[in-house]
Amino acid sequence: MESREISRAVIKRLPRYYRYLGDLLDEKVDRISSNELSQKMHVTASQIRQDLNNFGGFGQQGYGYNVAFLHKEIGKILGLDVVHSMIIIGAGNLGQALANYGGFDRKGFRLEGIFDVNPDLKGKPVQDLKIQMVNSLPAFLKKNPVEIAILTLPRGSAQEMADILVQNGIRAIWNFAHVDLDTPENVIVENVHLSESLMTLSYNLSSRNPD
Amino acid sequence: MESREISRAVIKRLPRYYRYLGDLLDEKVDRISSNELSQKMHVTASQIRQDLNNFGGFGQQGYGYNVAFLHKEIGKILGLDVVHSMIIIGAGNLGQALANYGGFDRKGFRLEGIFDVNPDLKGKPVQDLKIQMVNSLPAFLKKNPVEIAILTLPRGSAQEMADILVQNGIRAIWNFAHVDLDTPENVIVENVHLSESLMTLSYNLSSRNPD
DNA sequence: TAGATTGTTAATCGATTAACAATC
DNA sequence: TAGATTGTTAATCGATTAACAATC
Repeated sequence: MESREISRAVIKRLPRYYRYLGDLLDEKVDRISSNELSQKMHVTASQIRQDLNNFGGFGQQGYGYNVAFLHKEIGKILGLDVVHSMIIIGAGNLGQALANYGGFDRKGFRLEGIFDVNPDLKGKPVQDLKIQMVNSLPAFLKKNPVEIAILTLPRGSAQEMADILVQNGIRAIWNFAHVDLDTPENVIVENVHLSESLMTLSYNLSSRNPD
Repeated sequence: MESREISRAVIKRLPRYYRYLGDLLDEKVDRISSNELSQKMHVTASQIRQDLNNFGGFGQQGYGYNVAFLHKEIGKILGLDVVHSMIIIGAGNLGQALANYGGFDRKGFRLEGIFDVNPDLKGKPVQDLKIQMVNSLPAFLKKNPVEIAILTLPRGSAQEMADILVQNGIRAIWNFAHVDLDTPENVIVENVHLSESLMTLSYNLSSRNPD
């Protein structure tokens, strides 16, 4: 779709712009300049303008940016204007917590199934779904093509499951398992390594010790 | 403690080194060169050597790095050699899921309490703890000094709670709420913005469309 | 029009990679 | 010793910031 390659650093900042613009929208703010926004977000105005101009000129000289318009445009860039189908693989604590979190649904991410290997969980209701067994996954995906798989599994079984998912047409994996998955180039993997995040916090706690 | 300032990019990579070294340790590998490790991790050997040398010379010319030693040293740098006390604020789906996750404990993060505002949850057992009311938090923290607070709250109440936590001596916040917290400079905030991670995935799904 | 603010080019800064002397 | 590989300096690359002409 895009011809130019946008740097990962820019992309990682887009959701934050989107959030601030959504807040401004709630506050009924019509327009904002890169300078005002930069003060709110604690980034440079220059960076905001550079970032946005990767995707086109959304502003107007002498005026700034129309909040509603910019919010909608960034939403489109992030693919939030279309519905994305998801399944959860691993109905443990985290898997069930994510399933029960309603927020994703509001942003256009629709949960279509939740799977586990544990037969004790078979049929257990989670939200408006029932936990299914992973051996029924291929048949399920044939009937219901799904874009995103959320992997909330122990690390030992994550790679094997990723292979199965890719074979069955999954195009993106939101990976919560503590491993780096090996997948074909056209499959998107977004990692959430919670323990690594906590270690980073721990580092700062130890090193920035003010004593 | 540290005099030189280490770049955030380097710090974010340390937990991943730590993980790979832990795996090598499990595989009974004694020594590894930066070149071998670089191939495993898909980074440059140069980056590994540069990163490690921010903290001192852990290797030996002609030999490489001793896996057990390097693993232990990085653990120390990350502050994993000491026990960190934590509380969870917000005993919703995510809060309870994190409480039930045993992995943090094994890495030296000890959960000492879990709190919520919802009176229906009062006394509910989670792991070996019982959910307490947030109004008892100041008294609790006076008796039990805690380093880290895990914020798993709706965004609306997160800032207010952060203020209370800081007032009562919390030194670090692991923030799962979808807001940027405003805290004093000496308080460490590590954000886990799950919805932003999912939006990044969504972006890649839309833009890298191979069709 | 004059003032404001963008879009964009140029300058700076920092992070990554390459190269190699030091040394085990 | 010769070979291997680090620690570290220098070169390159990319990202951020500054500056300003374009323009609403």
